Amino acid sequence: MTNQIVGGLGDRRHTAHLEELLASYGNVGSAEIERLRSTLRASETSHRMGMVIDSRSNAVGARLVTRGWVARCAVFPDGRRQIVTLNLPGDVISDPSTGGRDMGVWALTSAGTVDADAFRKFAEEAACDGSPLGRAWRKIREAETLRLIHQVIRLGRLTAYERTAHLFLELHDRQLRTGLTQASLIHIPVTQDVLADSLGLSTVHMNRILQQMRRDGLIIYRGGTVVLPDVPGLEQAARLAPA
Amino acid sequence: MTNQIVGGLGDRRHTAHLEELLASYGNVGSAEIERLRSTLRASETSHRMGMVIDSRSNAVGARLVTRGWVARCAVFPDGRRQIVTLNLPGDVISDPSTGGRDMGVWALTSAGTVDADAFRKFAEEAACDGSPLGRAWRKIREAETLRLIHQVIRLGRLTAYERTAHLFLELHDRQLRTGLTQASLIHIPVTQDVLADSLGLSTVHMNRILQQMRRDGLIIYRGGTVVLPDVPGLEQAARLAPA
DNA sequence: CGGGACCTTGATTATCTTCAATGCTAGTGG
DNA sequence: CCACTAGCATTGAAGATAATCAAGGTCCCG
Repeated sequence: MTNQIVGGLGDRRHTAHLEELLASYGNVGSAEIERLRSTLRASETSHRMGMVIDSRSNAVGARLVTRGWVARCAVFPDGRRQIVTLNLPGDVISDPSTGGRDMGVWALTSAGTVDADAFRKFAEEAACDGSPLGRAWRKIREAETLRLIHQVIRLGRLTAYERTAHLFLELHDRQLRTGLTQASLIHIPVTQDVLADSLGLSTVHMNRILQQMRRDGLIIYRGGTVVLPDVPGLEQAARLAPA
Repeated sequence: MTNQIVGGLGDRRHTAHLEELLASYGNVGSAEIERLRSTLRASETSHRMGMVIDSRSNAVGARLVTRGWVARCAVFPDGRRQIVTLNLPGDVISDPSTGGRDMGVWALTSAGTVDADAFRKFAEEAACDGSPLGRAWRKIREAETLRLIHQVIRLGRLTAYERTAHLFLELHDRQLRTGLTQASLIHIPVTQDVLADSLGLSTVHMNRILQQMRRDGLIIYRGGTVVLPDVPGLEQAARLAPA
């Protein structure tokens, strides 16, 4: 098993990114924030790179990503792999067991998650009531669906170059929202393999595309940190029509 | 404008496919069915092939597809088109305006829809309460998400041949659920162009793949009706691992 | 210093697109 | 009834994009 309990009681660091995300979608009251924190005081589970949650074995509930990158991923018998969604700190994976027996949620880096079942229940009740937190929660869920739609568009009708630019812009936007980065910067703590599996490309081709983007002055890619010196150019490269 | 009001009062035919769909996900009581019908007694809007709902102009609410095929679709300035989701009779398009300015919901054939805003509200309240209808509604929404996930997998990691087989199986399953077809049969009232835009392929290639599937005895494709003489073979061709 | 993980490069091949043309069928109007 | 047309299916040839195969190269870590 790659899982291992390490945390003590959850502290603010566990929920910081989620709180920023909620705040970016509306003014959530401090009472609700306090309630939110109390539902997330579970111990953090630490995951080494590899499988986190398998829809077959441990049927777990919602989990909040607190640290590292995680992905919903389909694996074929012949070894092909498709990353369906990337999940960053602040993301709540509402139903990890969604999908068939060959889908699961994986840790792409060393990562941490906490049980978010109670929070999910709380947020969904809030959504039924229409409180500020409920509205923000709804918007987060809508944004998740929109990301899936964008993933379809990337894979269906964008070239490798366009796909890459489009994904980088999405990651940049998400990391800004959750306070994981600052302007013109993305943190990508995963190998090019992982990007390739998200964008439906081979590793070799992914590598060549990244080099081309470097030559074109759209990215400075070095050691997990990507600088975006020309965001407008990147947006143009992503054919940011259906944004 | 391609839209045009024609219907009289909604009758059972409008909701038949939705009712079958709900029934396939749980035992919904007759009282709730009655309530459902009353929320859907709006006049049917008839759509000629072309645009139905544009996220720019008419910001409409949820709509139930009663007749024909409809699609959530992204269109690029250069003419590329990606169909994100196909919507068949019985489907409720919950938020047609989701997506950027270049996304919209189109009628792929002559089609009919009715306003489903009241129904949506009713179903979501039911989901909050946890009534049978609410549970069925949740399952339908989950199935929608799962279809998006499958679309990502198709486009990301399946070959053209596999994609086509996989989509046909999905359509078969959906049409069985909604009483739109019988075993070993799919009704596909759209041109090969449309299938190509859904599967991220060119029309020419789509045509060649269909011919190959015919030669392989997996489909008998003629005039909008597709016979599936060898469903197990089709499943194998679809690499039905991550189902 | 050795090993492993990751990145990079070149050569070859496969898949798919594009371009262009032809055939087919149903509907239309003379 | 028959050309005429439009939309769709089909075919061939050429070319682009991306995959695969195989080999180095770099960097970090023990």
